Amino acid sequence: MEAVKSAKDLVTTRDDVVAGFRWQAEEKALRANEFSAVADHFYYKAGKVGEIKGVDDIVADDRLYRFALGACALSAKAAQQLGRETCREIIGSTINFARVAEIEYQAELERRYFLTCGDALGGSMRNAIGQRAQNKLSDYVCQYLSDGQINHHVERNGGGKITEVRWAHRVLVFDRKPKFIGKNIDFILLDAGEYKTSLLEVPHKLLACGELKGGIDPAGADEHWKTARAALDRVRDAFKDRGLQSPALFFVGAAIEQSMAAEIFAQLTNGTLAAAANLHHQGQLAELAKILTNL
Amino acid sequence: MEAVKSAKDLVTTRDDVVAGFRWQAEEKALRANEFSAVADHFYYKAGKVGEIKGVDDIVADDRLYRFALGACALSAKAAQQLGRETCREIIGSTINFARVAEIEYQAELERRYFLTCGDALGGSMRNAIGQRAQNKLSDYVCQYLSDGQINHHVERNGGGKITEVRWAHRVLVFDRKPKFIGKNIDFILLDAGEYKTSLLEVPHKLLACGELKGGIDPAGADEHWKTARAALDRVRDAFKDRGLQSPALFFVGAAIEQSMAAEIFAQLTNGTLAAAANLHHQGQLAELAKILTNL
DNA sequence: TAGACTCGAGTGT
DNA sequence: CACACTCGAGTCT
Repeated sequence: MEAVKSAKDLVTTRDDVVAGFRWQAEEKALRANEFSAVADHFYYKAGKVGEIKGVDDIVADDRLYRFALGACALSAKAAQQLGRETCREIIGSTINFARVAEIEYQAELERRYFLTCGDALGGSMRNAIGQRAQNKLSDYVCQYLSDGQINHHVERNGGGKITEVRWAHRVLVFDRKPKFIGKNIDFILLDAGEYKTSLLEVPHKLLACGELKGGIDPAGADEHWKTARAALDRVRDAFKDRGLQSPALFFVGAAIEQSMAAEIFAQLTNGTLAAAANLHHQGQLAELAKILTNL
Repeated sequence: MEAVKSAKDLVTTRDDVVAGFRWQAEEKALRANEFSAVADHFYYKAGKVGEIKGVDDIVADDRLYRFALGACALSAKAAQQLGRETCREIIGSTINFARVAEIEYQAELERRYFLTCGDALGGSMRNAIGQRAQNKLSDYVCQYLSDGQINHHVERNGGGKITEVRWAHRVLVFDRKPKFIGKNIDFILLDAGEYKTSLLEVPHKLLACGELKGGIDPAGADEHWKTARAALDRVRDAFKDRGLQSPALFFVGAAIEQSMAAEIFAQLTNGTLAAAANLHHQGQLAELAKILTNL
């Protein structure tokens, strides 16, 4: 690749790491208010004498219920596993209803509620980070198509996330799992006019498979690369098992450290990977888009 | 194995899942107060007019600094990556010092601080969950040795965590990484009177290698089993590459789902795994301890 | 609907 | 210090 002349070209710069963590902090700050309404509602109710006398009053009010779950350190995941009855019981034995009118106790419950929300916010952010990376990549592809005056259509799911980009006789789909591979692939380029689930099971329709890792944390970089590499190996094996040639394989990462950069570069050189790019490197992304659209 | 007559015997019961999430909630609640001192200190300082006029006043006071980082949605990990200077700058541009004396603004900052702490608490909990599983397993081995009146010694690190159990001419060590395998192994049984780092590089001294997954979340079960399986495969390959026979391989998991149970059982049946146990199943643990100590 | 994804929160070497 | 561990917080298929 022109934009990757050596392993070093792939390595994420300190500035990009800093920018990534900065964005995360900003985005978290923006989302921080989402949880306040529930807490405020609790204060409102707790301030009116007799409104919260026992578990029943909490279970009957969705916002109070969510507040109480958080105050009891129960995540949505935990609450789902425990079931409504067990949650009710835990709330009953954890919240001291005799003290609900006390300002100090209210503050304590509030703090516990926000602690739980913080973990939830962290979880949402991890998804958002992955999503943002996917958007960045799909936007690049669309941009590339627009620049080349190639007509294309974008499909989005309910949440506005791009699930599919269509052009000419090509469909790029995200997060699909061909059964014959048995692994979820971050993006797949299909040789087809439109997407159908069944296409995923026709090996020769898969022109390319790619893994995208959007995390910026250097501590996770190597681990995520290993996972990606294993996933791509799995693709290659699935094709080999059927006596077919492997499709073009891609890797895009936001956090690329020195040691993994060497491995990626080696795979680029020996043709195992058709293209690789650092998500923060425009030139590399552009070249990847070019290779992808020329398949 | 006597205690594992079918795949179903390995599957984690709903009760164990519930108990696991309950424990997590209780443990989180116990740790919830750790963060209050810093917040209280902020209130104390913010309450005294003129004590917090700008960034300098915050950076100079460690507790205020930690509070401010949290209020700016910066985790310890992020703060480390950004560096002190950038953090200082972010604090300066995020905190509105003109409003620090306002009760409402103080409450808003407090909420943000606790959100960040919640994510931190979640991270600590994940480590604690893994630690607890390791304790449970090592306690079990010690118990088994005691029951058999086998003299043994336990070594602990600074934090009280068991790092090593010694008996007869055997040493069981936790979380070590033999360079010739290149992977961290959760527990390794060595044929030796005492532990030395160099022993890890002598393949025939490794009598057994085991992976332990302590998480209770069903959603993570399969993923963690895959990681464990890959790690054990890596061990087998490292021995095979040297023309040596693989040591006995073990798997212990707290969350075992139907589909992975079938895979584990198949590996038990064909001898790939020497033993496997559900961490919550005493009989299976006992048998695993027996197999381990009889090697 | 169960299962497998997103990724970084802390911790240890 | 760089890296590789712990695992579950949401989310999508």
